[in-house]
Amino acid sequence: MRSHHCNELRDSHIGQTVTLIGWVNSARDHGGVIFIDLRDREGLTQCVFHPEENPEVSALSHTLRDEDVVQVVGRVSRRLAGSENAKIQTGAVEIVATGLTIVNKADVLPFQLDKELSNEDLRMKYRYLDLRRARMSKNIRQRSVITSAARRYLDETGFYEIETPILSNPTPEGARDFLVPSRLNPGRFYALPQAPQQYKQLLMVAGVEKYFQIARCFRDEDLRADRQPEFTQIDIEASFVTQEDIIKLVEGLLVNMFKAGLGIEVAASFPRMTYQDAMDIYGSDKPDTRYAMKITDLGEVFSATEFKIFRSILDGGGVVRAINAKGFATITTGQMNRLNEIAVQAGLPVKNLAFVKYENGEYKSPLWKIFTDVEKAAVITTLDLAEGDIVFFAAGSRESVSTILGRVRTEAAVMMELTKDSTAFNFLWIVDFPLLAHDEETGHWAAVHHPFTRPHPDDMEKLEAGDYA
RNA sequence: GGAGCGGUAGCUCAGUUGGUUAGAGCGCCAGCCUGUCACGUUGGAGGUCGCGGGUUCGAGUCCCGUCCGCUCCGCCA
Repeated sequence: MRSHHCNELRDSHIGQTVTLIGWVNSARDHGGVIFIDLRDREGLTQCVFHPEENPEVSALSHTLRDEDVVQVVGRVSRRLAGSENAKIQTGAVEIVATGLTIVNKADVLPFQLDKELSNEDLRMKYRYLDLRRARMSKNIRQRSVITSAARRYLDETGFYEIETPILSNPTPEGARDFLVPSRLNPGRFYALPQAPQQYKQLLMVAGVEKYFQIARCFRDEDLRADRQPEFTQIDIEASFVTQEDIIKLVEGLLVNMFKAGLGIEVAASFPRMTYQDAMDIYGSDKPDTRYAMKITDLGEVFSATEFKIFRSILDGGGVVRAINAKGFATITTGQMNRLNEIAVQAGLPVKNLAFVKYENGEYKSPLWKIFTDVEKAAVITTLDLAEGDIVFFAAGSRESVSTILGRVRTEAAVMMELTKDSTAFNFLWIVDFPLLAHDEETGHWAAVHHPFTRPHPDDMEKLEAGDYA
């Protein structure tokens, strides 16, 4: 029903008669001449209807409304000098319409397609319209391209793509299962997989050696803005490989996916950081390194302090640490309240974060007067405290200080608009995760990442000795 | 399970200390317009202010309840 897509026509097609089919992206009726931008999944082409070209077609074109589905026949023509449109790929040409078929008239739209829309209910209700929007259409295409690149890469590196069951046995650990009642066994249930974990390990035992799956996973837990009950992950398992092999594999995978999806050449090898460094320096096991604002230890600065709170924490084996939010002395009262709230949620035992602000040549701080001159000088040099900066302190156990300052760091960065650059990716490997961590509140040991992990070579001995303590 | 924010026209939102007929932009409908590209222009239609109750001479606005949505913590990797 078409000879070309709406992104195809160029100077070189001038003079040809073509047929396009798609949606009316916008109709501009000038009384005499009428323009429409015709849209299909590939792009836009401007079509012109002249009364003198074909009066009937021109008359019909007056009735066109946005999102009508139409088929246009016409001549590819050079646009009038000065009326080219650089914003679209086909902006050098236009179709002088000689024929018009209205395939389907559109209803009045419940929302406008050329604007960002925050109302997700409405977007879901009219998902078929939401997906017509340029941004969504681009995402759909991009996802397909990225998935395809991942498949190709993993295929070329010797991986089998294998589908594992969706209806499976409930597992007691981990996320809450979605359950599906069994018709043949009343009162019993299937679970939907949280991950293909057990199946892929069975595949390794079975001798498959290299497996992958673009796997749909289900977790019946509460949502977040970036967390849905069902999602897709690229699931990989391999036998007879080292950590180094897996790192190289995944780096190659990401290089290919980013090139295919975004046209970006990312470095072939990513920096690495230990879990402990990540927690100490960034207060997170997934640090955003696009900005610094590193957590700095002040143990030496306050080694001889007589400030009671710091003294007792340091003597008790705790830490005193701080971050410098450079240039954020402009923080508003509302922002400060928000940071305090976050710090309290993260475990700050008092209501307000201790801070030092250096503004207009003056240090402003609730605890500045408590510090000795030597301590002040050390704080200033250690944290590089300069005009316009604000420093936030936290004291306590190493873990709790990391959590508190990590959250404050992340939130302050958002407030300071340091996270807006969506073209910087800063890939980073976090290595040497501990298998378990002790929860101070419950007294339980819990998996830090997940329990399906081979022990570190240094710890193999302990496992063989049966030393599980 | 907990906390915060929100619900006013088809959409996005404004609405002051409680006060006359609840507004704007976009969209929609009609007219005009032969070179626009978010066309322009003139006019018009469109409202159970989420729902229920209360206070008041008077409630979009204050109080109580309730429903729905979003964000975060817990939870989840």
